[in-house]
Amino acid sequence: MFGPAAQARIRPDEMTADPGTGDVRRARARRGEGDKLRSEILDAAQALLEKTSDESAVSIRSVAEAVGITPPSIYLHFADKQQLLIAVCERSFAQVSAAVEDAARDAADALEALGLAGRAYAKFGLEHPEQYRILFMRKAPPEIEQMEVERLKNSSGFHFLLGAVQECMEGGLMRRGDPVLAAVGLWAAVHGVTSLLICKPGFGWPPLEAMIDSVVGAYLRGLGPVAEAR
Amino acid sequence: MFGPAAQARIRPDEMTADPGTGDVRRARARRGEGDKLRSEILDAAQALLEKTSDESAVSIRSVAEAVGITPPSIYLHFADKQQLLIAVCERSFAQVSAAVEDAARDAADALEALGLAGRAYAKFGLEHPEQYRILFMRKAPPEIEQMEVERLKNSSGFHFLLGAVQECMEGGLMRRGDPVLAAVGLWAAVHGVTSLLICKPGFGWPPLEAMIDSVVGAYLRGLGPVAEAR
DNA sequence: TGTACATCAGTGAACGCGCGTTCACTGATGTAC
DNA sequence: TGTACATCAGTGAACGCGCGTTCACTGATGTAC
Repeated sequence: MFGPAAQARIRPDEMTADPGTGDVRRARARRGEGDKLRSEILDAAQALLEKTSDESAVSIRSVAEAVGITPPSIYLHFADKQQLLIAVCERSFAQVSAAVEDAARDAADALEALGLAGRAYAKFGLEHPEQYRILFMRKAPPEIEQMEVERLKNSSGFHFLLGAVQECMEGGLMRRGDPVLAAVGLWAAVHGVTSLLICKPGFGWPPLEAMIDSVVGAYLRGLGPVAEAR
Repeated sequence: MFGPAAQARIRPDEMTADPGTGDVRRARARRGEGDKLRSEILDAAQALLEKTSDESAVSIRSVAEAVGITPPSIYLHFADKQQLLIAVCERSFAQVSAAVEDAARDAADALEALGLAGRAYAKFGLEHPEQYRILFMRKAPPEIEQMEVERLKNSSGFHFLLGAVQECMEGGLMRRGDPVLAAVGLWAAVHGVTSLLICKPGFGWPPLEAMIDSVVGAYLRGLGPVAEAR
């Protein structure tokens, strides 16, 4: 019934299921479409990370199994495991940046934008804890950390943060001072809430919204104009 | 590496060195002194952690080698690897608590105490990054995380933090509000600075002192009395 | 049109490694007589 | 005092495991003629 003839009529990019074990083996890509596997591998690695919430569960072997290929096939697209993880990171950085900017898009002023961005950042982290852990809590080998730092500094998210702080200072919404110090401070405060909640979920924290509002609120208030008029 | 007692009174058979490899093999404990090995193992595990700055470098085998015993000997004192790591954690928690309280001891008021404590906390983290990473940035198995949470909530450091915040609110140094929210918020902000500096050392941060002062300062200012009079 | 052939996406088996842990054993230490 | 013996801190060898990675190989696909 599922003989070669029948299989030949199925589109090559369909999955075929082995009725005996339930294993799913991916149909091989057609010529010239080898790159499809690359993104399937990335998808699988990211999904595995989110599903298991355990970085050590992401091994070459487990990713291969999830995609439905054999381990050596990974090496057709990534030089080694480290390169695969780097590629996953780059995707994730882009996702965080996008989440932050989306949230801040329709703020009335730069100060409100900072508040919205901070909340969106923390929300992203708590919805993708393992991804967040890898980006901002993990011990990365020096070469990877260097790559990450470059990526971060050049990210649109970081530029947005710095720009908004500068705008606040120029517009009198914040006391004047070193904008970099204020910006990384805000980032650190929000990161602190996010990472503590991720790392110690059983602590019995106040609700996330309340924590973020309290920390971001107090911090921004503390950065407010010297003659507080609100 | 060797306890003070062993160093003070060396017996002829106290230690034997293998001239070929330079390996040092620990002399076996005398009867009833088996517990000495336990603390030597803990010392070695902690030292290994700080020296290598790499949790994965702390294996049963590497700890045994550092102590100068064979791997099975570890099991005379710890049920398994997890129990060893838990014991190391407990020590570290005590050290953080002590550092924080020491720093705050001679503050003029509770508000100043909070500032001093925050600085001491961050300093401890940056001086013992791998220890800090394990305590506050690592993904711990659920049972360990539960133990850590209990330890944290009952730690003198946390009680100090909560008490100082309450004192500030009662003394009019802080606007009234939920003291737990304010306390964990301060903790989160300081943790954020500490952990970001640990995780992304190559970012080119402003000096640590400046960051801590800026974040703690802005946060506490933001929590200050509504009618700011300073 | 049919057929031989080159291409290359993906396979199957194996490699060496370090890991946590188990288990039967050793031999110095301290004690009973 | 000397000697037999029980105690127990620590050993040596081995176990099975999953890992990253390598390498010769396969066989469906697309193409040249």
